[in-house]
Amino acid sequence: MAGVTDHSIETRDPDPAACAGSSAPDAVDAEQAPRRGRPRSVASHQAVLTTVARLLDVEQVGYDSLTIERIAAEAGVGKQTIYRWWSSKAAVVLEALLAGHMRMEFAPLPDTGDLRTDLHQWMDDTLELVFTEEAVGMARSIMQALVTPGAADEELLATTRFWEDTPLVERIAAERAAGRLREETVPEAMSAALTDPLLLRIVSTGRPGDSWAHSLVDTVLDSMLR
Amino acid sequence: MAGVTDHSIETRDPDPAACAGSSAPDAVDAEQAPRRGRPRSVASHQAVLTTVARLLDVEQVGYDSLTIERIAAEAGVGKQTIYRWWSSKAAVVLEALLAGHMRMEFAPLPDTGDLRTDLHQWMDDTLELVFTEEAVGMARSIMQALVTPGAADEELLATTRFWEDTPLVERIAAERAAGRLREETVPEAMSAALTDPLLLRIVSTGRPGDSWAHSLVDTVLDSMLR
Amino acid sequence: MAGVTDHSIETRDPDPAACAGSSAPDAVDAEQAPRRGRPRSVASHQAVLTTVARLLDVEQVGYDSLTIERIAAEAGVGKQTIYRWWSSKAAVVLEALLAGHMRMEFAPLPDTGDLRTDLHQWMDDTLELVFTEEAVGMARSIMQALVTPGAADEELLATTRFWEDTPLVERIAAERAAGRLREETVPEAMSAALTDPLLLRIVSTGRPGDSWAHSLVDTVLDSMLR
Amino acid sequence: MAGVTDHSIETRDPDPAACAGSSAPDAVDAEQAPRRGRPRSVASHQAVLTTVARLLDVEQVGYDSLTIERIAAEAGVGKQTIYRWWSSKAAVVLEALLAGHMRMEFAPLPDTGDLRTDLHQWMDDTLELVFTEEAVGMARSIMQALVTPGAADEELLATTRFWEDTPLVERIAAERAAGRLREETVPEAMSAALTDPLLLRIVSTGRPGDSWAHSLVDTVLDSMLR
DNA sequence: AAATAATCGAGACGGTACGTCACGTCTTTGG
DNA sequence: CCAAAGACGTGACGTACCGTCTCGATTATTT
Repeated sequence: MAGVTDHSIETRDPDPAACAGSSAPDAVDAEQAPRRGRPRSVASHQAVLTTVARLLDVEQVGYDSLTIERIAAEAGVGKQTIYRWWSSKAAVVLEALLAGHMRMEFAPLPDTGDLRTDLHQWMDDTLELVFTEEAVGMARSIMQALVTPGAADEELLATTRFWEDTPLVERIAAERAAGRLREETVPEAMSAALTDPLLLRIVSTGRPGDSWAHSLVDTVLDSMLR
Repeated sequence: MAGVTDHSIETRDPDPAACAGSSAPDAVDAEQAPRRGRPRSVASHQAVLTTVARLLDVEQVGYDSLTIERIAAEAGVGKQTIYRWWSSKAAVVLEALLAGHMRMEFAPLPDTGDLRTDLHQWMDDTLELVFTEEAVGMARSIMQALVTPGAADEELLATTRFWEDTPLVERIAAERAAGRLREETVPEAMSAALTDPLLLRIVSTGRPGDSWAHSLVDTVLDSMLR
Repeated sequence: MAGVTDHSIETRDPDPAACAGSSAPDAVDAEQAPRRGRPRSVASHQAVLTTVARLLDVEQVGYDSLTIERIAAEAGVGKQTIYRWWSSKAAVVLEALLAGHMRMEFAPLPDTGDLRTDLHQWMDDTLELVFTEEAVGMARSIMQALVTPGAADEELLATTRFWEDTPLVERIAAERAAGRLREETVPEAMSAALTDPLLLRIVSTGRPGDSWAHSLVDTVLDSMLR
Repeated sequence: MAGVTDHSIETRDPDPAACAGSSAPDAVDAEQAPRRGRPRSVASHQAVLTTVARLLDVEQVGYDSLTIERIAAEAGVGKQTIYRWWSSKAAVVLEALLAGHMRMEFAPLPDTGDLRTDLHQWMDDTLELVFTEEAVGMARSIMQALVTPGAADEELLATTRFWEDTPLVERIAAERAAGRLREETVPEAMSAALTDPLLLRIVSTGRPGDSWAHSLVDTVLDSMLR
């Protein structure tokens, strides 16, 4: 369900002043007014994000045990540098997630050509993959960051399609484009109906029964098919 | 979405020794051997739960600002008394929720006889009701408690059908029993497909678009109808 | 000039609520209202004072390097415990000084019966004793604490005769009582005229010349007027 | 007791490389090899000193609140510029004092021709002048700088007669030269016996009683011996 | 009735992390 | 090549809570 990726998403702006939680007032006009003084260290910025990802994923540090001091120490970075760029621990975790240093993902979606077969297989795979101690811990950490008030700034939430840019949404959209799904289908809603009930059970009540899970797949499928 | 109820659920065991998170070693033989010494104060127990509910709901105290010390002070209770009954802040919040001192609910489900009409109306009502600052804060607090590892003990999770005992599930089950839904329908899964995507947006990314929301209703409905 | 004494002055009130820097509002009526809760730990109180004395005197830690965190760590005490009893580092150092855990003293005053001989001998001894690196460091630490605004609370300064209860003052008072000094002599002023110029040179400009020093003794003993 | 003077003492070397605390390695060959590049800004040097004087005296900033960063900001100077010229905050304060930007002085010494009358008057005036909140704060700041180890470099201490070049010493020396004091009188010691006990009470225990103060004057003037 | 025992509110204890501040250094742009 | 600006790693600050541990007081059961 989660993993550390060393290559962050390339489309993200490497300009430090534009990152999440940045409180730089001149973030907008960073181009024409190339700030005085020593420039912000991109290396430190990256070190924090990769450290957070490593601690949460590899070291299996719980979200509450993931302290700012520990992040700073393990990243070889000053505490103040973290506070200069991010507003809270949750903001750091979210940016690490959104920048692609961590992934929160379900099983890969097979492609046999038949969506029903693929989704049932995906559900079985996901149930196995995702209810392990590591994956649950990781998912809980991400969820704790997401739930924290003020973690993600307005702009970031507006511009990022976190729940929407997933393989599942893309596949559903493709099926719809190919004319195999109803015109009224909204891929993002369909996807959410599948993944979100799963996600909530991961982070709270635990693994659901198989009949529950496959009923969920059928619910979504039978409406989408022409 | 949330509210303080003064009358707690009567079916819960008032015996202190059986409370969630209780670490009393003599919980088993509490009946036949009514321990010596001063008995635990049920009044203090209740005071803690109602105080937590009041702070979270009425006073709109954030989950992170809801400290054990503050609960103890406002409930007029010693800190040790809280630790004697619960293992963590999350456990207190969860028991306050499960004992009915707080509710986490969507809009009421109307009953015109037509499920599609009712669900679309319910969705509209819920979107209005639930994306207020108060409701979002409350939902986030509950979610933070739910997500906390070790908050809910095994026994509690097994015996409580938190997500399942809702008006929506009951209505769907009734419709199915009345023969207006497919036999294969699993009401809990259907309900989850509706509520969980909503819940996640409440606590994280914010209010979704109307087309997304009503597409969610149609997704679930079209599969359930015969 | 300075030394660690393990036996603190016995006349000091062992009641924690009455110590320097105490912010307990009920310090006055401590008798009739015997504070609720766990009583303050006299052991921790003592540990802090002896640790400060040890660090400054034995370990030769400079005043600026003597951090609250280090005191707490070496005394095996929580930082908050220090802040609960004292208002600042300077207040701790001052109480350690006034409680007798550290002494700030010059050479012992010999007693041959002849005051002039004794004072000149004392001056020679003191010059040797006091301008060592250790003694200077210690004196500077004490002076830095004394000079810090708000270090000593009003009450403590009023009740403690820090500069006045010294062997030198006592000797001068005795000589005056024996009729060997003028009636108008104020022993405290006479002592200050001898010790304070020395003290200032210890902590700032360094060892004065011998002629200066002995001229100081003669100034006090003889009339400067022809 | 203290005041800001805009015109610094002219006799001090305006050459930056010769300033107190300067760690410039090229201080020696500054004359013959007038280094390449932009010359060091004497304006910045002066701005630092006058800013320190203003903050301590006019703004009544405490010594501990007088940070290098604040000095730099208020002087419109880079932090590095301060570190290039001085080794520490104490060194800056001391140079501001010695360069005449701040003064630490007692009441002016009247001259009626009679030393005893003048000194008693001076003592009365000083007691009034010096135990105000502003004067005490200022004196404490200066004392904290003086007491700081390493603040004044060896050379500065050797060449500056800080305690000795005062009106009081000059007056005593004049009286001695006029034959109205004993030959053995050391003016610096006599002055110290008067001023240093006062100074210590200013910065630590507070205003002494009048009898103490005037006894001090008499001690120095008359013999204590019968 | 007296003794025993467990819990009560209260609050200090040793800790840990917080978020801020200042340190002294380093690295940029600009005169 | 110096100046300002300001970010850097470092580390102490004073505060807030944590979960634990005494206190005296209270309330029950057991002698």
